Amino acid sequence: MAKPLASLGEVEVQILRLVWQNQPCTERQISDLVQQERDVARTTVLKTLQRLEAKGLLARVPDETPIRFRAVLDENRVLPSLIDRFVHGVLGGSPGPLVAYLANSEKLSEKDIKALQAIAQKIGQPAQE
Amino acid sequence: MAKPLASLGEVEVQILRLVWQNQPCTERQISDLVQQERDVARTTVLKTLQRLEAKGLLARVPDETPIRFRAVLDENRVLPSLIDRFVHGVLGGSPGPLVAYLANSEKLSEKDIKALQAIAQKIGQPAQE
DNA sequence: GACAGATTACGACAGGAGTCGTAGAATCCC
DNA sequence: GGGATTCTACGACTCCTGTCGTAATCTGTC
Repeated sequence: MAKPLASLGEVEVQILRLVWQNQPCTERQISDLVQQERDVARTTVLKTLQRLEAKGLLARVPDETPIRFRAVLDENRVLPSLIDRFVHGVLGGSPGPLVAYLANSEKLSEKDIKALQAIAQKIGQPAQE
Repeated sequence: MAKPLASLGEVEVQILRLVWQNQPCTERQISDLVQQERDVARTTVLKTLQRLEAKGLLARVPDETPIRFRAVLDENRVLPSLIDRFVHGVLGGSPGPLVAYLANSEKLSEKDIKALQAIAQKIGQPAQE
């Protein structure tokens, strides 16, 4: 039972991403990184870290003096859920707009394009028209 | 540049979608539709309609007795912005996870697949235009 | 004109998320 | 040991969104 996964705010997701990329990490590390992108007090970061912990998304590494956090769930588990929620809540369940979005996206990496082609290929198989 | 586009809550987006599909429409119509999906009081719907109006996303058709609302912005304008915001806020700017998501999506319509293939095709070939 | 019913506006409250200030606790360094 | 630093926990606010209740308005019908 993949627990519902509490809803996440923007800062929460940002911090969660940072933890994924740097875990296990201290509040200080995260604060420094966050502050490169937005101007917030360290207590805000800590608070967010705590909320994330309360939501079961982060955990503390035991017995470390400056507390270090690590993610409980892999991003490959969380992101899809978040996307799914977005697709259902905002797009009404249809991924169509996403496809259109990607079509106009200029930020597709080589890898993304490859993946897209693979999808098209794969799904195109049973195709008929 | 299009104005920032106020942030939207889940119910707000849902109602906005309903308006897009039925505009111009009355609060009653929307309420009936919304209530097919979630149990809310009509005043809640009206309030949401008003907030959407305050955000500049809906407008009233002039001089109609039961007020009728219509969308100020086309969904083809709003959805991409919302997706973009999501990609930046949640995915950190990379559409990669979206691609992965689509790869596992079972809900792709024929049209979506076609579009996907077109994208893959188009991008697959560097020079054009 | 008066009443019933529908429509709309107002105001209120709750919970979540972002944001901090402050202060107590733990550490470090003479 | 004691002061300087750093780390943490609390508690407090504000804003946004969801959710209504209630009251004021408007409409159509006897």
